[in-house]
Amino acid sequence: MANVSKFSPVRPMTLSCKDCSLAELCLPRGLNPSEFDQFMSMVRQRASRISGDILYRTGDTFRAIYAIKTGSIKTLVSSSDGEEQITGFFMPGELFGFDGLDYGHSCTAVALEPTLLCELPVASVDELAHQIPGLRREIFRMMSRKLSEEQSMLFLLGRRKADQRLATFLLSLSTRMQYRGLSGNEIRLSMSRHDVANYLGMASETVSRLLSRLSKEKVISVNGRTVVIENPVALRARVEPCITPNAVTLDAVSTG
Amino acid sequence: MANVSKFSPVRPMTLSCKDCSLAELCLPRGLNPSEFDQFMSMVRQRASRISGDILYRTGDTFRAIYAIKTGSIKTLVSSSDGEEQITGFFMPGELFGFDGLDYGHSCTAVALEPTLLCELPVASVDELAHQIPGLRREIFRMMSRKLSEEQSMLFLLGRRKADQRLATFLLSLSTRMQYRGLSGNEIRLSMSRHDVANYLGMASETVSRLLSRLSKEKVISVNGRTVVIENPVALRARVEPCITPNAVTLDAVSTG
DNA sequence: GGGTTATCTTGATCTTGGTCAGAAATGAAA
DNA sequence: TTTCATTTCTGACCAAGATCAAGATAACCC
Repeated sequence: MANVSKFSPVRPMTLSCKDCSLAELCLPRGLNPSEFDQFMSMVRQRASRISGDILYRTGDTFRAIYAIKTGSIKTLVSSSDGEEQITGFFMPGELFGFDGLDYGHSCTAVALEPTLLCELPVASVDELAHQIPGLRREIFRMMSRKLSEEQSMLFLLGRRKADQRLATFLLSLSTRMQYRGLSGNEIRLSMSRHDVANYLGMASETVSRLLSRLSKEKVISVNGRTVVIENPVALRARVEPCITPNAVTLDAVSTG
Repeated sequence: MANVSKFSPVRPMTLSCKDCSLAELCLPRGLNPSEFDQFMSMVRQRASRISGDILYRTGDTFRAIYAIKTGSIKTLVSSSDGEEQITGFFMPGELFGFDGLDYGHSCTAVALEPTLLCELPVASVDELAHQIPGLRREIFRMMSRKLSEEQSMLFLLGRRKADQRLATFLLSLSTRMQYRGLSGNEIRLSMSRHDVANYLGMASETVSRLLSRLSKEKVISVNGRTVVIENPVALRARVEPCITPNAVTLDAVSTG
């Protein structure tokens, strides 16, 4: 209801795929130079200046697949009585929007901070999927991976206690930073405690308490929305208290 | 560990797509006659005689997309400490196996009863996706739908109480039977209480108690694994206690 | 700056649903 | 049939975590 402001087109593009440091994580990875050029010519950019901007809503017709260049996005589904469940957080180099190909988007995508996106318009998805077999397979693989990631999330919500869920979440953010070449020890949360709690199926008070506890136990240190992982081994040990020799990496948790 | 028996190939096929009553729910819907023939020539069948047969396991390389002809399947993910989370139940006319296209299957698929499957082998998926634009779009749409369904499941696990989850589950099964042209009032559960509980993130005792309660309240009647929905309106009212004029249909819940 | 609002933390209860234990029902095997 | 095993149901108890209620911090705006 509140927010009507939307993401605006950016033209000319601030950066081509050729110079993008995230290209290796993105759709065109593995394409040959001519395919890469063809792909690149289809890509557009879109930006929001402020947090809370809405990229698309539940029910909107599918217009594009998105990749995050800078900033971050949350996706959420809501019920008719207005309750919301966050289904994913997306960081630079990550793709989302694949849920819209059937009958329009099943979730709403909202900026968590000023965010710059690259988009591959729907017509191009179909056209390029036809013309570039490597890209078609990459899209299939990416959607398949999203399904697998959501299954990990179902496991997390269905079988894990609150403290394990939070530990897994922090480790997931850390791993995803490492994919981008960052150390992953210092995590800047772009979302509120309330959002974290919602995503993990718990109350925000519980998130606060668990963060405080981990902090007291010297596993992490917390300063506002900055979390430093002080003892990664101990944090990993929280995820699977029983066994845990070389624990889980719940990669990019969730859908899009 | 226990079960080593596997699904076996069925040849000649017991029924061609042309005569299949479920064709309208399946991948080839919307293809023209020549495309339909081309599709059909690629399809194989596979069957298990008993419950517990394993179709594929986590880590197995992707070999095919599957559709259920008769019987039913559950898919589950497990952690290194052996805990399992059921991520989906699949009934006749439903498709699954899309999670394997990235780095092999992320879940294990197990027969819940004697089951006959149709399969589209991996090579055919790629080849037909290239040759038949309509089929390529249908596969994209189907995967996209699976993502949306999993998001509904995330909502259910994250935001709903146990009784709402069970009510939603029963309604989902009912809806899916209606897709197949059945009345959907009498549900024959092919899975144990334990499986239902696991899928819905609760204890099997809770499932028993909730079924007893709904039964006592004349909303359903329970006889072993047969559940009859006596009062659909009342059951739907459980899902969203607050509003509920024309409630939810959480279609084919989950992935594959 | 000072006032206002939103976010976060912490404490005190209360409830849901998990766990444990055993009985009843169902089904399979001898 | 009788026996044995598995599944399901029910009760008693308990704990994880939700909810309610203040404060404490931090962010925001004249």
